[in-house]
Amino acid sequence: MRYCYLHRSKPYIMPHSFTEENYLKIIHNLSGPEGTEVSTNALAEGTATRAASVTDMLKKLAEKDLINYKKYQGVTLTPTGEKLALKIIRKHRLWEVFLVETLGFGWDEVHDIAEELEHIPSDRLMERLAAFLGHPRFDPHGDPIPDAKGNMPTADYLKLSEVEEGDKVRMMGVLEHTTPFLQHLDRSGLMLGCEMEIKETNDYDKSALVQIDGVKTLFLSQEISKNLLVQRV
Amino acid sequence: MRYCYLHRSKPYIMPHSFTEENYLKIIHNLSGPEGTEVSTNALAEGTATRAASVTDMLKKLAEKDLINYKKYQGVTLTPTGEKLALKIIRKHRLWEVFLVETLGFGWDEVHDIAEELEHIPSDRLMERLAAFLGHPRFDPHGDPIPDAKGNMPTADYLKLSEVEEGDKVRMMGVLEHTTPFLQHLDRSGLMLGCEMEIKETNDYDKSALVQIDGVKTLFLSQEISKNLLVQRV
DNA sequence: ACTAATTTTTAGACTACCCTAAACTTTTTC
DNA sequence: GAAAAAGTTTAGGGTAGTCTAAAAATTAGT
Repeated sequence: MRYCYLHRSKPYIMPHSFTEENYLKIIHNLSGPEGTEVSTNALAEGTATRAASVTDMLKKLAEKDLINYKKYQGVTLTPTGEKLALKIIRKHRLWEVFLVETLGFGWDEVHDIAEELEHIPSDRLMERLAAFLGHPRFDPHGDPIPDAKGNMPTADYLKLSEVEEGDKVRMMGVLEHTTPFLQHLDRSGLMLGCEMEIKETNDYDKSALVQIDGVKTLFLSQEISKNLLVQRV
Repeated sequence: MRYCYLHRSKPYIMPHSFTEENYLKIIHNLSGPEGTEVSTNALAEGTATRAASVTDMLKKLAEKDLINYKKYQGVTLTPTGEKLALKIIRKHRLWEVFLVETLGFGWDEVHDIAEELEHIPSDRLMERLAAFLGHPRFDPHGDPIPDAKGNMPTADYLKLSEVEEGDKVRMMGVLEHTTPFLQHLDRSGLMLGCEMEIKETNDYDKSALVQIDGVKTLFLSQEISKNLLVQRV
């Protein structure tokens, strides 16, 4: 009730700083499933900083053996860096499940809050949270949640823009997480799990006419459909 | 699934830094219910930094009108600072309830994790969490949780060390939150809500013999009993 | 009340992270 | 296969928060 020691700099070992963790996560996200090199400029955009700042941080991360970095050649994660990145991503997505499933937030509201929560350092906390949530394998946007060892559940979804006329599919995820995009889907009545039948595709602008859950029909521009992940049913 | 913007320095308005929030919380805790002046040295101990660093930060907080600070005279919180401190404390205690009640942590394990979670900035998050937990008024250590407006639930508990022979009391809180202390209570079978009858007190060393829940009898040194909050039944 | 001990503040410096401007590499273009 | 454009790194500097050492103010002792 009285004392409140702070321990930040001294007693606790800060495993990796907020900033370092973000770099690792963003490198992971930008390097894609094949782990291709990420450019300094891409990272500058991803971290909302300037290229010069990125270079500084890359040196620091290379020093700590978290990334493979050769001047002018872009970066990739080392196995250690990859493991750490997956841990941050696991935490981010588990917190998103918590925010939506337990606290009742909309899927358009949780990204920024999870961005903060993902850096809370306790492993025991994450494992207890995962257990409480029933070890979910996908987050509210359909993104796979790595398990505690870093294994990503596989899910080979298609973009809706790649599906052909007449196909019936189920919506499984989104490739864009911004609030306006997700709110647009909400207003259109699109949500994870809904069924869609492609009634018509338009070769000229790649737009499509789809029927949702056998009821209402919707016109989808390619802007939208290329960001929707689906599975044939 | 792909992009992950960082927004820290620019797009978000960081309301108050992690460090500033901690100073406010610690000033609140050290200045007690009457809001008496807190000394630089006390803050240096509370923040695990040196007095010189504290002085720097106090100037900064005074500049922002969060504390009343006159050189060499100690500090008190301004109304704004007090409001902010209570908000941090509310968040800390709500997260502790969550960790114990929802995730099943022991009361001896949650302090350090809550110390991190208390700085997550979303108001909506806190209010949804409070609602999910059923708007608890006390945390797992018996500490009162301020409501969203900053009103502290009142509870005039006594220290067990102030209770007289023959009295029957119920344990309502603790004044010490360290892991070893709480684990010692666990091993002794003492927990919030248990009933105690003071069988014997020893004037010389202020120790006492108490019977727990009408069953086992326990010897308590003053070291322990002065940190236990109780209520007569 | 005056010296001694304690507490607090100032001065100067360090690290993490960020910046701008200039220099240097790589890629593109003709 | 240069020259221009694009991308990246170096150089030098800024802020937040911390430090040590020394100076100044307050409190305590006799």
